[in-house]
Amino acid sequence: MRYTVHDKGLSTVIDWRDRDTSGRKLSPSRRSEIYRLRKWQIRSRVHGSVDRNLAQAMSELERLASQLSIPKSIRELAALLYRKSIIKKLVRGRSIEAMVAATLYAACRIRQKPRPLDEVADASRVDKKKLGQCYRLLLRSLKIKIPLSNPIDYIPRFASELSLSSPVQLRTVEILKRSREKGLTIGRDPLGLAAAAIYVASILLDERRTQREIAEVARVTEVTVRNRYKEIVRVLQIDSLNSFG
DNA sequence: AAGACGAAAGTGGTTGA
DNA sequence: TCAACAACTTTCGTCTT
Repeated sequence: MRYTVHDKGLSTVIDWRDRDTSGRKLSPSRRSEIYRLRKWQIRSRVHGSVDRNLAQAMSELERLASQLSIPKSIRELAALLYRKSIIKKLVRGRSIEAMVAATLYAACRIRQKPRPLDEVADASRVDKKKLGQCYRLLLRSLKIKIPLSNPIDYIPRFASELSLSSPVQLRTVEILKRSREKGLTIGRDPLGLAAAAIYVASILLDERRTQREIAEVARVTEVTVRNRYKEIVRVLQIDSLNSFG
């Protein structure tokens, strides 16, 4: 029986020819035994590769999630999504890390505890673009529909990172609700809205933070903060922030 | 000096022919 | 499949606190 290195030395397979090492034909009984062996070996190779992939993926998931302080229940959801994506062969040609990051990002959004895409990308070794692509692929092929994230879901984390009091948080949430009623949120990046609302609330309650500080934790630019907050004070008629009454 | 402002050009994703 | 489009980013010169 001849063993041949088949896939970068990671495993060996039984040769497909019905001959032994010296090139002689095999006896029928020997031949059927070879068939059984071959079938078993192929199956174990497939399963083994899935197992190895999963093992690597789960350890990466654990690392990523703990770095981002993501609770266990969300990790488990991410793990479930990853297993589904393996079954659907979504990891083919893509990096395990990218798919892991995508499933974790998706799991956070499903549980209404979204993290900025940039934050997840930074914590993994995946660039934002690839992560976004994997995420969209995940939604498409798993047929799951995840609504646009709600800006309010970002507020507790952002406020905490900026050391803002809970009255500021409450005012921020109120601003966001009123903005939605006025249709201000349509087509807008939830992160930009969250940042702008925090900016306005922080000024109103005299706990001012700079646009720069807020933009940084929300992972948007100061320009976006400016554009959103200008719209908010105009539509909600928050005159104390306006130059003219 | 630092923060805020806004114009202009560039990027990546979505949409509709 | 591709071109137009909207939202956001980058960059930068200027004004305000």
